[in-house]
Amino acid sequence: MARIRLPSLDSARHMMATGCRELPIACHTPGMDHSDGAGSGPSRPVTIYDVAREAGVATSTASRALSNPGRVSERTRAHVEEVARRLGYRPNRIAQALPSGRTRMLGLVVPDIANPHNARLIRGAEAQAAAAGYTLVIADSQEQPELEAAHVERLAPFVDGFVLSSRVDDAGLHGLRDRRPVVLFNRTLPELPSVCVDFDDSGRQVVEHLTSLGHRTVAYLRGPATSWADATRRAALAAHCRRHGVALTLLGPFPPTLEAGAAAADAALATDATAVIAFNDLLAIGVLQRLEHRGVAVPGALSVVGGDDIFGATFCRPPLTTLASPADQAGRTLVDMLNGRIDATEVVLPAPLVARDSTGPRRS
Amino acid sequence: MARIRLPSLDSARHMMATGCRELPIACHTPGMDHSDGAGSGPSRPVTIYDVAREAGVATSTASRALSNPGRVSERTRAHVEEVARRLGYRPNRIAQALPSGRTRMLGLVVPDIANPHNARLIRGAEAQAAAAGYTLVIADSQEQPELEAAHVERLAPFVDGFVLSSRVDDAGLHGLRDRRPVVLFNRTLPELPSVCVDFDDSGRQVVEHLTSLGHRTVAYLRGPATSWADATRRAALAAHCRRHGVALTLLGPFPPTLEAGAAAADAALATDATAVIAFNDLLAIGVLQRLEHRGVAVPGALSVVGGDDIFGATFCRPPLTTLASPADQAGRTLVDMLNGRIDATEVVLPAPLVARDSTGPRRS
DNA sequence: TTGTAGGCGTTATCAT
DNA sequence: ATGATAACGCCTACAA
Repeated sequence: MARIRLPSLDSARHMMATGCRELPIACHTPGMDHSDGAGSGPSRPVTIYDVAREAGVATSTASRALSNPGRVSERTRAHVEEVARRLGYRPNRIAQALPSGRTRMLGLVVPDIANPHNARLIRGAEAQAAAAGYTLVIADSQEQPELEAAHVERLAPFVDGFVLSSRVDDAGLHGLRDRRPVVLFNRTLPELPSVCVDFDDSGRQVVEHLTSLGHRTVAYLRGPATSWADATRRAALAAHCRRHGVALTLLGPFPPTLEAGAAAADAALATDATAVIAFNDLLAIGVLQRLEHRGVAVPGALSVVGGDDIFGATFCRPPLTTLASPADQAGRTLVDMLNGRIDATEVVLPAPLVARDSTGPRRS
Repeated sequence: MARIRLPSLDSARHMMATGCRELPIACHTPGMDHSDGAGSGPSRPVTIYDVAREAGVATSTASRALSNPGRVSERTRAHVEEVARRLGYRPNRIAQALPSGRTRMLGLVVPDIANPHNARLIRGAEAQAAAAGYTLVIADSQEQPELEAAHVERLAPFVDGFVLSSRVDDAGLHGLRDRRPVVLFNRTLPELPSVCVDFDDSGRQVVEHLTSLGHRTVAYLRGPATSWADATRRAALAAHCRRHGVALTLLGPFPPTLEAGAAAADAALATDATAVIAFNDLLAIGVLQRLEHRGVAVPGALSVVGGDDIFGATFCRPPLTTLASPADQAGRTLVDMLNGRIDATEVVLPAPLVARDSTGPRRS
């Protein structure tokens, strides 16, 4: 009950607590309230019945006055509204949702909430959801398709639709599709609306940037095998490399994390590539760290390109050449598509190259 | 309807779309289904009535069999369960929540979802919530108390309780308190359970670290004026500086962002401090960038200390001396407190100093 | 324009 | 052990 000082607990230890699933939330203001005092402190939430009674109308009239004005006389509407305000009436959203089946909540699942790139997606989506009167529920699948599926499963009963930056396979998505409306980020699937970065054009920009610097052998450091974006990016790079007579080596897949950068860098150094393109900035920055550790000059000995221009890309060493992924706009657009404000099935957003200092003329 | 290529839209332009709030979610599988076909494709979700009818028992029995086994014969339980599985029955969580008022959802509001520090808090909280069978709803208040209040307002009807990393004033929190159970991160308030970093001890560590390097004049770069953590950290630093005969200058408040680092660095350089302590790492890294830009050697001319050891603290230049804030453990503990698994009102977690290269001997 | 009544899917309370 | 029934709070035909 009193002040407690805890030593650092590791996750495993913490989770040891039994999986007891029935732990009632601590109750607030338990019992013992003034029963029917003067006027100020109602312990039970005021319902539409209270409003109707107080206003001297039927519940249906009260309901209409509040949620369907226009089907009720102006006088009644004003009166009911006044009473509702005075009583502090707040509609029970759960009860509202029961008959209609709509909660005005939207689910957004991202593979890694710690990736700043996704933070931008979230910001955009949340802003647009709020503007449309929806509440956004965010979940983190930690790059695990199973966890993503679990989240979707748990959220589905509550939300009106999903925005997914998904690692689940096509079949899984199709299965979900006829439970709830779904829109996809950086993934296409027949019948499902999506917003994708223009991987083809950004691939072109990267390859042209590198060739203009004289590079002729390039390595691509793959992201997760479950990532559609990775497959698409890879294909685009391959096509443009072929067109420009550039030799492309595929390495990986690697987890899209800082830590994986070490292995990725080592793999790249084992090839004769003079430039590497990483799946995303997290991986690219990890590569940078490893290269410095191994004494490899960037861009002197090796040029490095990232993928999404996240927080950190400007202050890592050297600042990272990357692609300005419009995640925030993607978030807004996805939500708009979900609620029908934008009627399109495949939106493609440009991701312009941002040349910083991690790429330079081929030297070797 | 077809493939669309969009130019980059700025946020303002995007938001220009009218604030029309009534945009129905695109319907899926609308109407016209086989009415009572053979066996496989039910369009309407199967209810407990369907299960009961199919199993030849009363709905109450079916309900008990599924959610209250033990109050029903083993034979019945098995049978009902089998039928439910066969029919693909999934309880309607909304309907479950209506009588009980409990949704098994928890709200978590953070001031800045793009701050990696909060990502760790979210991870911890989500893990523990999932383990207890709860779903975590995450929202981003973008350092705006009003937006936080709005989120809480919108979430309150749906969630069983809140974890708040709050910027709202005490009165606001007290008001919320008797609507839903609340636990606080890095903030204390009478009557409200909380988990806080040990600001006093971490302040001591920082001050002792700096004095051991010979520093006698230090500046503290404040965070948001609405941050309890900032006030507490500041007070702790002041106390320990006094004890060690160190002169402390307070600067700010500053927004806890990379961008604000420039102004903060300039302010610090205008003093005679040989070391600066920043509210958090975001600000500290921004300071580092500015100092480099202005040609000030770190730690040669100025030592810099951060606050929470975020992503980026290891690869900024130079790597940042900071405090290892146990945000993930805090997240787990907060959720445990919310659902009563931990019975404490004030938990204090240590944040050990991590000495990297941004601090060094006083030179000037 | 307004009132009456039924239903949304569950769980809990009472009988049986 | 099981069955009937009444809530939960709101919405919406339908009737007046």
